[in-house]
Amino acid sequence: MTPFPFLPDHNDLIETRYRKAEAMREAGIEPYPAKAEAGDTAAEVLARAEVLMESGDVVSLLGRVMGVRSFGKAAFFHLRDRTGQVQVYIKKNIVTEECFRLYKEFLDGGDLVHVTGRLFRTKTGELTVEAAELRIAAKAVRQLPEKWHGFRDVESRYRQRYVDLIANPAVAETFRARSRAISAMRRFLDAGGFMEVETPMMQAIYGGAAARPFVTHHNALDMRLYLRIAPELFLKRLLVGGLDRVYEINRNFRNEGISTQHNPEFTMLELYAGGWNADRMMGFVEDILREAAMGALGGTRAVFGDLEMDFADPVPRVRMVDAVSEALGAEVDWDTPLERLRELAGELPEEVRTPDEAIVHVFEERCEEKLQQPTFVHDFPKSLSPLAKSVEGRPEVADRFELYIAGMEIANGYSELNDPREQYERFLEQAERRKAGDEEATAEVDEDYVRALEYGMVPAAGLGIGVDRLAMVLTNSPSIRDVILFPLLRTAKREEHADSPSSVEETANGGSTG
RNA sequence: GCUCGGGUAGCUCAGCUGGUAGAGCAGCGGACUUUUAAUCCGUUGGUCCUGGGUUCGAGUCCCAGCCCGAGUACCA
Repeated sequence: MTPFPFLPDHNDLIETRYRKAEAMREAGIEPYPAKAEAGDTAAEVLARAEVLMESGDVVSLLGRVMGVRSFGKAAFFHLRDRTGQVQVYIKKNIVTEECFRLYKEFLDGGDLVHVTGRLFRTKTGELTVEAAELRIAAKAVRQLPEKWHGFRDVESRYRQRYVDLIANPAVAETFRARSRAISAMRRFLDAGGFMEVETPMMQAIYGGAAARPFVTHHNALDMRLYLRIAPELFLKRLLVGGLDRVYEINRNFRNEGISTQHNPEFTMLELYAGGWNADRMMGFVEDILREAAMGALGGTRAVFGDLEMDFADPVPRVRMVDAVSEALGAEVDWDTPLERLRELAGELPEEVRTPDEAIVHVFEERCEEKLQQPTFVHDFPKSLSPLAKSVEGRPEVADRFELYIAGMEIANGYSELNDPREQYERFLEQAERRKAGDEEATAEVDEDYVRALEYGMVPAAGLGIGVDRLAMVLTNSPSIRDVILFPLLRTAKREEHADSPSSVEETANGGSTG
């Protein structure tokens, strides 16, 4: 029996280090001291190295001990903080006896320490802090993965992202780049007069996209709620209210399969601009993506696998029917009869019942993956775009576009439908489709949204950018899980003492619809 | 959901036609005051994902299940 509670994966390596922490306490050293001193950063120290060596000023660093190389009466290690790392040299005849004892008896790789000392250059030329003082900042009782082969097991990397971030510096850089891309887009939007807003993620009626939702329940109100599949209908209510330059960067939730391009919760930048149309919005997409690339990469060129692209280049625009015509080797349009399309395509799945569906199907099957370089596809079937306005003079064509990069849909935008009567009809059609068994059609008509349109909504264009997929492209990450810090995984296997009370089960079951 | 691949020490991985479970690194003990995968000597460490089965004997073969990945399906 051990005197402390231990986790199920406790082992003797951890035991040894817990004992060490106890021994430190017995020696009068608190392994988890209350005081923390953020002094210099590694990056600053390296940047100011020449000045610091000249002046002999003492630097002060807080960070994690990496790669200890120890000798009898001296040692080197690297001290890593959020900005980088600096080598530290500790030598018996320089530091106090207590400090040397701390190193010799208690210090392990992975510990967080505070080091102060002067900067010098070793004979191999590396800038190094000669420790005058070494103090423990926080003891680590689990050892880090091996330095040479790293931490590769994908499942462990996702489940224990904290270890992944320490062990694989490229991973941390990916998330920094993602963050910089988002910051750059925010700056660009703010500078362009857009206002950031937050709209409900828990919605009584979900809409704005075609997807199955997650369902939850509010106890006090005894109310069924859906996690939003899109913020669109709320953002456009704001347009009615006169806030007609708005954006939101936040999570959407779609109860669908998981793949290298799909995570059940994902981040979307959605924005609306009064007085714009889809054409204007395409130009804006080019601008904001260039800003995102600049932020993430410091330049406009990006590499994704074998693909090289330059976000400074104008993005070509292709009509969907033209892309499909090329794929089929014959001119087709929205008014091409279904029979003719079936003939040209060879085979079409049973659920394809209209020319619109046939063209979209062929596009998805044969065209999407060929769109490697950034490309706008525009003019979508109106029937599959219930929130979009028609192209002038062509009521069957939606003034809508999607941006493809590396075969992935990265952005989607359109001129917003603001005719309340038409919108109501479209909603009713959706409800009919739902009744007919289309699980992705919106179940309930959002009457209040139609009411809002009845007050008059400024002509506007809207845009959604899949932030995770954009981050994939900018960071050359082949899976969406590489750009989401904590991607959804099945819960790790529970221990044998685990039992599930019925109340917990009820809650869990509320989220699944089959 | 389906197909394929994977799960062995803290980490990275070997383990053939079934025959007492291995390496490197880490850890632990020792030597070592400019190393950077430090070096040298010694050494501990295993629910081989789980549960059944076949067999004298299973990490290995069979069945069922769990988890991860890739592909596919789904995904205005």
